[in-house]
Amino acid sequence: MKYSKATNYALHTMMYLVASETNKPVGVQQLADKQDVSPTYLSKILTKLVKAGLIESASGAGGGYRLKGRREDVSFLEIIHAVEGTASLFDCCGNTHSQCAIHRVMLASEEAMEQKLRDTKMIELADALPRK
Amino acid sequence: MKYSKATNYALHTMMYLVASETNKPVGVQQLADKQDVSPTYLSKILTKLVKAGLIESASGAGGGYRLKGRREDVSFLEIIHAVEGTASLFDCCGNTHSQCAIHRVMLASEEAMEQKLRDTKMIELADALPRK
DNA sequence: CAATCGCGGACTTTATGTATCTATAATAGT
DNA sequence: ACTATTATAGATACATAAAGTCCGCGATTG
Repeated sequence: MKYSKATNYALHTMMYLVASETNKPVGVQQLADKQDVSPTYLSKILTKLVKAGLIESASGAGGGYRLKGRREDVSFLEIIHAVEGTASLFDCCGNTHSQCAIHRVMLASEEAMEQKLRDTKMIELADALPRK
Repeated sequence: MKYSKATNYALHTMMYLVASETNKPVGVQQLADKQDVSPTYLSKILTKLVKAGLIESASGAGGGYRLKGRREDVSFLEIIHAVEGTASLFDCCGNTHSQCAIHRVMLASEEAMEQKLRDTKMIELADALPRK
């Protein structure tokens, strides 16, 4: 069980956008350069963030990606859910309204992790960085 | 990102062993029947639990698997680690002693989940079941 | 119109999970 | 000692998903 690399790329990109002073669109080429990843692949990932409403895109010359919502509100969990999906990590005994005790424990532990990720905002880390 | 089915099988098998009254070895055939999984595949998974020291095996007629340590001590985390491995879920910027702030957050959230899984013992759920 | 840039689909490659089969080794009962 | 039983390990097959590329379309700017 591993997070995909896409999640890593998404988190770092969002960190960059949150930490960025201006709200001008940033091209995917520039974002990709910083992470040693191909622009076309990164754009696929960023499209997910667009659909999740975290960022918005502008086509055409001078276009790119920029934050959509408030800088202060972006949490780790939102980003991860946008990329990895929101399904539970644990599939059990054909679970719907599972009465399985094991399943309940697994869900609870997962929720503990999500709570931490929901509580941690990108901006908390961005503030520790030099603003650009 | 998903837990493997193997983890599910391992958890259910351990639950069965912890909830079981006697400490007689149980054959993999019997354990597999209860979970609708092939015996040979399940045995592969159980071998991991053996190597992790959670259960012990007895070859030959009348053999099988039984708990090794104390029934009260078996935690969810031990089982999961035995099957999934203990590596971190999140790989970042070539992390060793990572100074990456994102990485630290991801580790902390993971730790929150593991803490829950470490604190929850199999026997807590087994006690709620009818002993066999 | 032309250059730029994101979007979407199709595709390839690689890795991992899931599972089966078979041979081997260990043990118990006769 | 022989046989039935049972776990272990290796090879193999298959399915699925991650990771990444390629290309054409549409939108925007100048």
